[in-house]
Amino acid sequence: MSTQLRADAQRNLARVLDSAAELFAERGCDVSVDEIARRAGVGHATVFRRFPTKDALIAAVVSKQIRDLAAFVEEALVEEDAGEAFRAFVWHAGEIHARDRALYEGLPRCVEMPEVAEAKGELNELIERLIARAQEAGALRRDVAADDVSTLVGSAIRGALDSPEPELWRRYVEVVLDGLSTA
Amino acid sequence: MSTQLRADAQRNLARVLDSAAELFAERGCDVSVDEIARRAGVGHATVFRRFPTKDALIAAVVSKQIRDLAAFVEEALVEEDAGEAFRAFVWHAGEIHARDRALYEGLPRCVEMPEVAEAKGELNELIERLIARAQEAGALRRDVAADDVSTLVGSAIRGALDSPEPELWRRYVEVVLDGLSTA
DNA sequence: TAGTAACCGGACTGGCTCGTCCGTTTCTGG
DNA sequence: CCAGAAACGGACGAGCCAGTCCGGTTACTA
Repeated sequence: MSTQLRADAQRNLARVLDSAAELFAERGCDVSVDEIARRAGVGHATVFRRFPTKDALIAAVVSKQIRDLAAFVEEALVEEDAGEAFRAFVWHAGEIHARDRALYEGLPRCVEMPEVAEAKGELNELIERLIARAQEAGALRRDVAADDVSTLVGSAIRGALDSPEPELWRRYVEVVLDGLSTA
Repeated sequence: MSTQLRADAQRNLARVLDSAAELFAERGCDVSVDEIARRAGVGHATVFRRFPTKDALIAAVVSKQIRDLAAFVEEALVEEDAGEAFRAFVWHAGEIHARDRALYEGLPRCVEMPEVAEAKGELNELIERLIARAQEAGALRRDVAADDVSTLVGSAIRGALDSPEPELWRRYVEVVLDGLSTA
């Protein structure tokens, strides 16, 4: 493994990652690196020292969120009621998208980066298993895959968030879940 | 009314509008004014002479699309089968979003401009009537309004278009329509 | 405690964008 | 055909951004 970072550098790195995650969540991936550095209390050169490019920083934030989500799915997979497990996953993903723009905006921007591609691959595998179980239980249409669910839920929610009504996204998730359930 | 434009100016204005519509459709509203001007065969100062700001140009393109869509809804309103009329509208809007990014990206960017706000107001009124008829016919959930339908359909489709599969959006529209129909 | 490598951030570069200015060209009406 | 108004577009300004450089500072180690 690479050599240990100096203590101050470690602290700064953590602050940068936290600030980036916050700002990406609140205002999307278009916030400037300068602003992230400012919130972290460092110069923006310090950001570029740890992440060769802005996309690499986004990838770090996004891949962490993907791994967190994968952990959730892993738990959902041991639930007895497969249909309920699937719905719980969708609602959980919904909550994430509703309060955090990073995943939805950042993922398409850095799917190519190996770090993110790998995490997404693992997540997708888990989601596929969740889907297959729900389909076998007769609780889910047969013609949907992991990416379909992610895209439908993600974009429906992001669409809802431009509205003044803050909880509108829940109604949209209901509609999508209804559409996804077997007719 | 304002005085007539000179013949060459009229021609250039038309070329600018066409080029802008094409480029916004293909690559979204982030294409630069320079590029639009280049495709139109004019200098970019000519664009700014007709439209004080880039958003004003976007508004011109978007409001035209809205009026076209409103004309379609007006026709749909005289169909006998209210549920079928609603579904036809959704599919039509789907086709538009699937081959044109301008409306989805441009509308949120210039809803404030009176030109666009007015067109959108009229369109929404028509959609509300279409929705009300479908609801009375028992073909549509009671808890959706015009903006909900526009947002759900628009964002589901835009989400589908990042995928390699070009006709994926149709499956997503099916899911949303299923979710919107009465359970 | 002193030497050194790691780290820091202000200043800089280059590129892109929207929007303006002004000298030149082109249309048009008399 | 010609004068003047209208329109044109190249050049410019300002602002923002990602990414680099380098002289000064700070933390670890012996």
